[in-house]
Amino acid sequence: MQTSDRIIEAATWLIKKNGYRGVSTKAIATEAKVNESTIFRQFGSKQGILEAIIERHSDIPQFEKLLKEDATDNPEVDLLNVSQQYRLFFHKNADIILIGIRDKGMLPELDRVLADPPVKLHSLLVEYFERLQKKKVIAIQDERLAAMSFLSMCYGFQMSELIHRQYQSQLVTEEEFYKHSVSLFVKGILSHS
Amino acid sequence: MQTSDRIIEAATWLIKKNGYRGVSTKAIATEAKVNESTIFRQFGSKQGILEAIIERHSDIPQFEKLLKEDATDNPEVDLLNVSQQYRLFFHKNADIILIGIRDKGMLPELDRVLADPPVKLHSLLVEYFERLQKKKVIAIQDERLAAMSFLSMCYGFQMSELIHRQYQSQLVTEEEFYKHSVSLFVKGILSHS
DNA sequence: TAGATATGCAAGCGTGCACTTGCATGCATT
DNA sequence: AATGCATGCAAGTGCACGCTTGCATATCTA
Repeated sequence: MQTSDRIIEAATWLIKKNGYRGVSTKAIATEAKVNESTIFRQFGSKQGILEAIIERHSDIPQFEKLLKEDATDNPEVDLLNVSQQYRLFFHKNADIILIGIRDKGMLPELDRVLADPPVKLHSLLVEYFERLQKKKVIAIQDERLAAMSFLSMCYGFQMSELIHRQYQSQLVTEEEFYKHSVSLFVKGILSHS
Repeated sequence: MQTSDRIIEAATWLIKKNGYRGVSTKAIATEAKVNESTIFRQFGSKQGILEAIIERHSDIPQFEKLLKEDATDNPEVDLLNVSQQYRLFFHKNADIILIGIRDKGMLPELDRVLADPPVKLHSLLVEYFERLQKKKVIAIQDERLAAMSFLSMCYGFQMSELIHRQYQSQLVTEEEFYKHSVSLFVKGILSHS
């Protein structure tokens, strides 16, 4: 069905731009080149569109594999892989992340979907760092803090790209940022105080 | 005048929670224990309250001093100072930062106020790192990228505290995070390739 | 004490919004 | 050709919202 696709696409674009409450069903209909009543026949309510948007985008990243089975235990390699995956996650879900931030509290489920990946990744990183310390690959240190530093770095870069894209973004490209940041971070966790 | 204070306080709290469009003037009046008409007599319009909120909170941080006159050129010391200042900036402006993110595009002025500090701080850090490289305090490297890494780390930590406070926050305290992150970062920029 | 100022109260105005409904039309399957 | 289904169209409903107004009351100042 092509109609509901157009509606979802139009709604996503408009809500991302103006926020859920800043967009009327009439505006969505016009943007989708569809009659307003069609929206309600398809989705039941305005909230129904939002739910459809989220459902369509639900795509949780799998960091487990990268940090367990596939791990090389060379932190520079593994962390670069993680950062790439994280970056991909932000790109794929840019729309609902922005919507989730703007219209926080609108859909509790959405809040969770956005809050969980960082928490999950943090605990995986902690395990990973613990293992590398036991294997004496990296220096002894507080894994919780190291994981948080790395995570904040990635999260911060992606968020500032998402939120302030029109102002910044040209300062540094994603590739060079991660290449440099990972290697800098690895130097930090290698060296003994 | 105590009345307008109560109105601003109530509006800030409600808008932060539900977004500008998610709050009615009636709700603000009730929360402030004030008659709705009083709001319009004081601020003219709903938008007027928002402007008053921003005006009251305008407080731009001064990083120049920390990285120029007051700089010790010991990166661990200077960067810790910067991070403290950045952290303070987020605490003082938590309300309007959250509002600015939720209701982006509502007030162009607000967008600027929030986007400028990171950009400014980035260019100051670039200058700072250039100087330390010339003085051979730190290793030769791309200052743009180093500055971006540091900035993203701070920005990411503060943003995730602001946005996901109810889910995370207890993982790591601010003090230990910055102490650890700065020292880790400094190790990274000290060591040669 | 007299007047100005700030606020409360109640009623209301116009508008935009989410959502509904009844009917007509096109399109595809059988 | 007949049937069902998705959609368009137009009109409308009820409600919440931003905002106004006229009047009464309280508080403060000259």
